Formats: sequence, C-alpha cells, structure tokens
Amino acid sequence: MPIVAKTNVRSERDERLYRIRHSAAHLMAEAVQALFPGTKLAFGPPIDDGFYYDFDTEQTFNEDDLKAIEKKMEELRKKKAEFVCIPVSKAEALKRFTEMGEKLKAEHVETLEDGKITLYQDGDFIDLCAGPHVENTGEIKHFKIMHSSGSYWRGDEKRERLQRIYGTAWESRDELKAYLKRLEEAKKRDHRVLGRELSLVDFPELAGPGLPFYLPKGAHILQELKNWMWKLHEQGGYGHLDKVYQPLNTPHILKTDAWHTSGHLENYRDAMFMVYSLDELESGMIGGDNESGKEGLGNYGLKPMNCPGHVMLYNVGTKSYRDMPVRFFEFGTVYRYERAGVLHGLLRVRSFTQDDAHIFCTPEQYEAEIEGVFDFCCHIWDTFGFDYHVALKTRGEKSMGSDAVWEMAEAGLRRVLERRAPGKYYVEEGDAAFYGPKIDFVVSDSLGRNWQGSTIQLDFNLPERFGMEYVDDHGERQRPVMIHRAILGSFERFFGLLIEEFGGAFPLWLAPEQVRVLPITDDQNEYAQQVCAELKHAGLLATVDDTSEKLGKKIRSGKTQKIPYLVVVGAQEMESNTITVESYFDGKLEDIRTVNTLEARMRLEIDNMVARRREE
RNA sequence: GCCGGCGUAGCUCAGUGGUAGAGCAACUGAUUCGUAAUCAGUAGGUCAACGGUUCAAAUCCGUUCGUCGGCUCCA
Repeated sequence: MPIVAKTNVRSERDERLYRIRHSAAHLMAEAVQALFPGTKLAFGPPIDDGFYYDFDTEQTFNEDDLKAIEKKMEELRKKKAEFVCIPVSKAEALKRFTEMGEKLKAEHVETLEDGKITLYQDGDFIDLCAGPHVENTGEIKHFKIMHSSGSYWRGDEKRERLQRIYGTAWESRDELKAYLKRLEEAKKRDHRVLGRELSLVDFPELAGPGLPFYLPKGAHILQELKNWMWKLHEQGGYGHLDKVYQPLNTPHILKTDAWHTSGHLENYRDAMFMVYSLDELESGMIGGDNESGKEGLGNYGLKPMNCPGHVMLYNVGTKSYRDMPVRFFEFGTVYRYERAGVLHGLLRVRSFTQDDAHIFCTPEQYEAEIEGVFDFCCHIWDTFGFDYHVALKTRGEKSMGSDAVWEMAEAGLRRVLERRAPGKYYVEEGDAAFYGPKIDFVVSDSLGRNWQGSTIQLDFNLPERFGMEYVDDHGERQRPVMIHRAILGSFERFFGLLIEEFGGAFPLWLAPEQVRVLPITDDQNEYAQQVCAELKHAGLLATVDDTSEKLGKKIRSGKTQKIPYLVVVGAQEMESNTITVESYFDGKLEDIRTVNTLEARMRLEIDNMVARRREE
C-alpha cells in the first residue's frame, strides 16, 4: 500500500537541520540588511532542503546581489556570534519593532500571545523568533543561496509585495554537494526535457502557451492510457465488478445560459474562455458587462468542466431509485484560462482531458460509492508504483449549503478514509471545493513539488441548481447526491508525472517503440527485417536501425531513446537463425536466443503491466 | 496576474558596439564494424518580435511575446 503518511514527527537529524536552516535564514537577513540598508523583514522559515526569507524592499535581487549576499554571510558567520534568546513582553516587542520601522514584524507581534514572545540575537542582528537555533553562527557552514522570487505578505496578493530569497543549508559539505547533485539529476527526469528528447510532446509557440500537442510517440502512450482506463470504467476492472460506468460524449461549448445555471459564470468566470460569433461581435453584443450575469459575454462558453453536460444528460428522462446509482464517465477535454505564471509543462496547462465521471446516487449510497472510487484511485497509482498522499479537504470560508449537509458529507468521507487509509491520511481544513468536501490524491514530481492527481468531490450544489430528481420507493421526488471524480486527474498531468516517475523509460505496455532490431553490418539488414516482421506479427512495436553505424552507436542511440529491448543480429545470429537481446534494465539476456522466447517474455511483461524503475 | 532570471541553428551553448560560430542531431558520401558516440562533406539562423539610441546593434534602452524559478490559484 504505497499511500504515504504525512508525518510531523522530526528525527534528530531533521531537528539539527531545522536549527541550521533557521539560523541560516537569520544570517541571510543580517547580510541583506548589511548590504541593503533599509530592507525590512517579513518571515524567514526553514523549509524542506533549506530556508527562505521574505524582505520588504524596493530593491530587487539579481544574481550578482545573491553572490554578494552569500559572500557577506560567509564573512558574518566567521564572527561566531552566539544566538541568544531574549524573552520580551508583547508591549516591549511592539515598541521595539515599531521603533525599528519593522512594520510587518510589529503586525505579526499583534497576533502573538503575551508572555510567549521571544527574540533571538546573534551579534548585532536581532529578530522576532520562537527558535530554536544553533549555538553560534559559526555552525552554519555548508550553505548556498539558490534564487530569488517575489512573494506577498501573508500570501495575500492584495498586501505588500515582498522579495524572497531561497537558500539551502546542510550539516556537511558532502550533504550539500549531494543535494546539488540531486537537483542536477532531477533536471534530467524533468518531463519537459524528456518530452522533447523522446519526441513525445511539443508546445508550439504559435499555438499559444499551455496548449500541449502530442507527437506520434506521445499520442501512442496517451491512447494506451485511454484504452486502459476506458476498459476499467466499463468493466469495473479495478476490483469492483458491480461498480461500472457508462460512457458519455458531450460538446466542448455550451450556451452561456448553461454556465449561468451551473454557477460557473459567478464562481469560475476568470478561468473561462468565452466563444463569440462574428454576428455577435458585429452587432456590438460583446463587451457590456454586469457583475453576476451573462450579458456581454457572448452566447457560448468553452467548457472548463464537464459536470454541467453530465447533469443535463442525467436529466434526460425520469430517474427512479432503481436506476441509482447512475455513473457517467467521459474523457472530456476542458479549457481553462490559467494565469500565465502558473503554466508548467504538462503538469499545468490550458487545455487538458480529464478522465472525468459523475456519480448520481441516493444519500444511502454515496459512502459505498466513494469507497469504490477510492479503490479505483489506489488501483491506478499502485499499478505504476507511485508513492502518494491522501488528503481530506474540509469546508472553507467560501462555501454553499447548510452545516448539517456539510457535516454529513465530511463524516462520510472520513469514514471511508478510516477504513481505507487509517492513520495515513491528513486533513487540510478549509481547502474543500465551494460546493462540497473532497478527498485528493497528491503525487510529487521529480523535484518534490506536489500535484493533485485523483480527486473525489461531494457536490450538493449542482443537483439543486439543475433541479435534479429521482423518484424514491414511495413515489416521492428526491434530490440525488452527486459525486464528481477524476482518477488520473487529467491525462496531461498524469502523463507528465509518469514521464518523471520513470525517467522516460516507460513500462513495456506503454512504450511507443518496444523493441528495435540492430543489424551489425548491412549483410544482416534483410535478416533484421525478417526478425522485425516476426515481432510485429506478434503485435509488438518493432523497428530496425539500418543506419550504417557501428553497433556501439546503435546501442547508444537505442539506450538514449530508452527502448526497452534491443535485438542484435550479426553474422552468427543469421547463421544459426537466432537473436541476441539487450534489455534496457537487465543488460544482455543470455537465455533468450530466439524470437519466440523474446515474444513470450515481452508478452508476459505487457500482460502483467510490469512497472520497473532504473536503480539510481 | 505579481516578483526575479533567461531568449543566438532541431538540441546544448560560445560570441558585450564593427562581416553570425562550435558540438550533437539532420542530409550526402565513404566505411561494414559484436554492446553507450567511425570519418569526411553539405545544408541549416531577419540572433523571439517590434520600436528607439548610434556612422554601425545579437550586443545598449523601451515595449510586447515566450520560457524558467517562486508567489497566488488549480486537474
């Protein structure tokens, strides 16, 4: 069960690193204030692998500035100034920071409890801080300033714009070097790099940012994933033969009225692409706007979600309790105007295809349905051996519906989690969708950044808005409960995560080129074609490398392209009607000498969906 | 959208005011070779775009676009 629990328990080593990094943040702040007088401080916490500090300043930091800051830190640490803890009263702290002109620090003091406020001083530098720190600045030895970026005070884009500087710090020189090496290695697994090197995807600049185009090899993998998921949905092949889905197919544009009814126009308009006709433009219908309505937006909107379409199809005909639960799925392509700064390769795009489904059921059924979806999610992530976190996200400030309904929904999700992932899930308060609580599956990319994969959301909002009903066993009209879920999340994001997880060396069943035949000299070209034809007959994706290169070059090229199997045929093989096989993971396979045995091995690997990783 | 970095050939990069370069990839030819790069040749660029400064701009300035790292937001 590779659900990975999120733990707050810190090991002794974590504790030491925490102190070093926290202290390094202070040292950096001191250096920055020394080099750029007048710079005010915000927060400067330790984080995974390092630390950062936010500065309130007109100054922006370029690379030379960062180098200068690092140099200054080196200079300051040599003073071995002792970290001293100074408890102060709230009034005292307020007075001090106000006098120092540290407006944000003073603001933060306001939120703290009197009697629990401490300052830490090292040399001439003093900062509001709960600690703990290392003994003296001399202990901060192995650090590096990484990069700078912008941020906002308290993460609020309406508040002060701050300059953030990131650094990393470790216990030893070797650890620091290993960390920097790790970053280098991670870059090689970056799906944007591999996507280009392996000719999987492209983002044509002319087409527009965030719009992924699949090249033949990428399109092949995408289609394999779709075939696999389609089958699982229709046949319940994820361990629930009774919980099968019915396919739908819905258009990409809906009338603006539909987005008004669904609430997207009110709650999601910033992310929507609207569709205008020339008639509308010419008649001046476009542009005039009012806050909540649809005026001036044109007659159609490109779908950012599939749910309204599915709801409309639920509403075709009268549903009885005997029909419930209704499970509709669609590989629906949606379009969202994501803000320019958030786009990220395949992991965050503007057009993507969700493996989307909506389950409509009675209040008695939804818990079992969620359990089924949960198992579906585990099944797909486990198929590839991903590590993932599971999070329960509860009601936030912006939400609709009664407390009772929310409590019932959250309790239901919690019961499923207690049964399926006891002690392993974590709760993020206030992170629910505005219409209901949800369970999210979170997966990391090669650099450890977290991305939401699967999501299971309860929705009491749309059934209301679209007037959905079913007739119960007393002949009474009832409102169904709606579950919105995506298992892969989106094919794009999943593909990106898959590329990084496997470093481009895909499981055989997905590999766009499964086996390549390498004749040693031109004399074996014909024999190589024969072998290739046999492999193709067996349903394998096979090619021949008949370039007039030496074997070493052909091997190198095959390995670089991460082809799972390379078949070498020279004079010896042709003579004895055999082959020699080189596997991406296992090197030379001495026991496989014929096309038939290779076929058998590959067939087994494909049927079992074997998912291997390169050992680092 | 905000803050900062970057944009030279398909890819990786050199070129800091005076005639656009290298390696790899591609193509052509030679080579016919036994497990990670054979040799030679050819072709390929309005130096992201637009505007400005200058006798002269890849180079300096401005704007826009794209991209990278963050912030915010999200599948």
